[in-house]
Amino acid sequence: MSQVFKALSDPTRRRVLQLLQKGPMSAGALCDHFEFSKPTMSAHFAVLKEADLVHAEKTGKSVIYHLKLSVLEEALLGFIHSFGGLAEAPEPPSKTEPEIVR
Amino acid sequence: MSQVFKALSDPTRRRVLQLLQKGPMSAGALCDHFEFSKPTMSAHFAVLKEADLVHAEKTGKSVIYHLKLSVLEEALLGFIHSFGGLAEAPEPPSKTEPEIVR
DNA sequence: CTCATAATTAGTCATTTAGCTAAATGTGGA
DNA sequence: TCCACATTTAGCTAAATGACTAATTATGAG
Repeated sequence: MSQVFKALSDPTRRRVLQLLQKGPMSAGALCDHFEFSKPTMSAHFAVLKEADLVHAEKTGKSVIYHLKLSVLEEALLGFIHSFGGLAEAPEPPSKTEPEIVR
Repeated sequence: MSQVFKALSDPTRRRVLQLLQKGPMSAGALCDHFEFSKPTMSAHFAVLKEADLVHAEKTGKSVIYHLKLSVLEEALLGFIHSFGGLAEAPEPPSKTEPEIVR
């Protein structure tokens, strides 16, 4: 979970995820959306891979990155859930309910 | 937003937030839940303050930290929303809701 | 006023991060 | 085979992070 939040803490990486949200994209195509060098972008991709937020599919000369939406969901919604659901709490927390504080 | 995610990327800080979820707590009381030195914890508090996730209220010798739940909500739900709602889009926080942000 | 307590600041250190250029790797096409 | 393209790795630097101890500030109690 820490790695997911760490990955999300950089605006470039958040933007990469948003681009991938529209569909899989090659490393080069992703790079075209930014002004950083390709090695710098490659390092950002590696952080996203490390957090398991993307999947890299190698096809020919290119590497196609895919967003792993379910991992993002699980991390964010899981964290939100540990806060009693935050805004969207479907059930009002009972006062006697045991609180799991990990 | 980057600062919120950065703050959340450390497990100690996430745990601090969860402790504060149960109610305001002094710096010292928070420290008692961890084995780190007080200055180290103070630095973590500073990161949370910087991200605007907590409010520090000075009362006498103590400093009482309060969770700013609405900021956490806005960052997480706002980001989730930018992803088309992910799993299930919760209601966006109403602008007219009287939110007490301390 | 003086002392003890609560918390932060100052200063240090090792590690990580984010950026770069240059070099290496791998793959498809001529 | 050889070349060009796509991407990553290697190696570097500057800045940020997270931890510590020691020192400082601020406040309430005696």
